[in-house]
Amino acid sequence: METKDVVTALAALAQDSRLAIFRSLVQAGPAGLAAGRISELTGIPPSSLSFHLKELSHAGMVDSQPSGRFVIYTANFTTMNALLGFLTENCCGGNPCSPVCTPACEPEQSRATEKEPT
Amino acid sequence: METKDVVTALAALAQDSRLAIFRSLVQAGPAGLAAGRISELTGIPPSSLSFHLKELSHAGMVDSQPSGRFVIYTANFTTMNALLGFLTENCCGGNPCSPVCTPACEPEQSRATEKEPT
DNA sequence: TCCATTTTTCAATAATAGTCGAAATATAGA
DNA sequence: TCTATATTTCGACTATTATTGAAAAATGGA
Repeated sequence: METKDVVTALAALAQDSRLAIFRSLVQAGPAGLAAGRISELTGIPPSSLSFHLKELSHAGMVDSQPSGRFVIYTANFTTMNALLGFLTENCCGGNPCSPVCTPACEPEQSRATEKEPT
Repeated sequence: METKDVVTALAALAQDSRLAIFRSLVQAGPAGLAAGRISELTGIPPSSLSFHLKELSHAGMVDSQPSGRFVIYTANFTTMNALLGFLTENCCGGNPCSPVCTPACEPEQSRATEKEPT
């Protein structure tokens, strides 16, 4: 995943309405939700919702599929996993993330003396 | 981690300059980098850099520590992990989602899988 | 104190993002 | 075809974010 796409994906989720939309879709699972149902669940008016769904879609975070008069939206787990993979590598700096993922991150004063990992 | 904080953290990273800054700091490890060094590495002019560092700091993604005439910035791995935890739960919808951390992040023994009190 | 160095704040501007009612589009069924 | 339903687009507006030179603030050392 290129950083350009990462920024786009992050920006897609970095907004109250869109994060709520995405969470609804994740919770709904592979069956997804119709746009109107998302509007009901989140309280976002249809026109605003459409705007945000387009953002999410453009970022690859959701897919859509017409179904009769409805449009079913689903969370794109592949993109989400790619995003998490990128962030994890960034978080871990390419090293095994033991110093990161253990609760040993709190000492603030005495870690400037540690040497940089390879 | 509350969704408000998640949105703030995501927004902090959802920008070219800030993602570059954060990656530099992750790569630098716990020793961190002086502001001027970040400016050199990223090519971001000092005033812009200061703006973005403040954003990152406000989001809890970086910490700073004066050191003489320098200000040393470090990535806040705790926040980053909390963010990844939230996103992983969102991505997985409460189900196991092993493919996220497989490549480089294999824990050697026991990783503290901290749960938030929500 | 005075100076060089480092970083932040200020200020003005440019660019992008968010909101939502109303109109337009598309579809299914009668 | 006509109508009700579902969704998107349009348009006008507001709000937020990003950029950066110049000035200011803070520090260590001569």
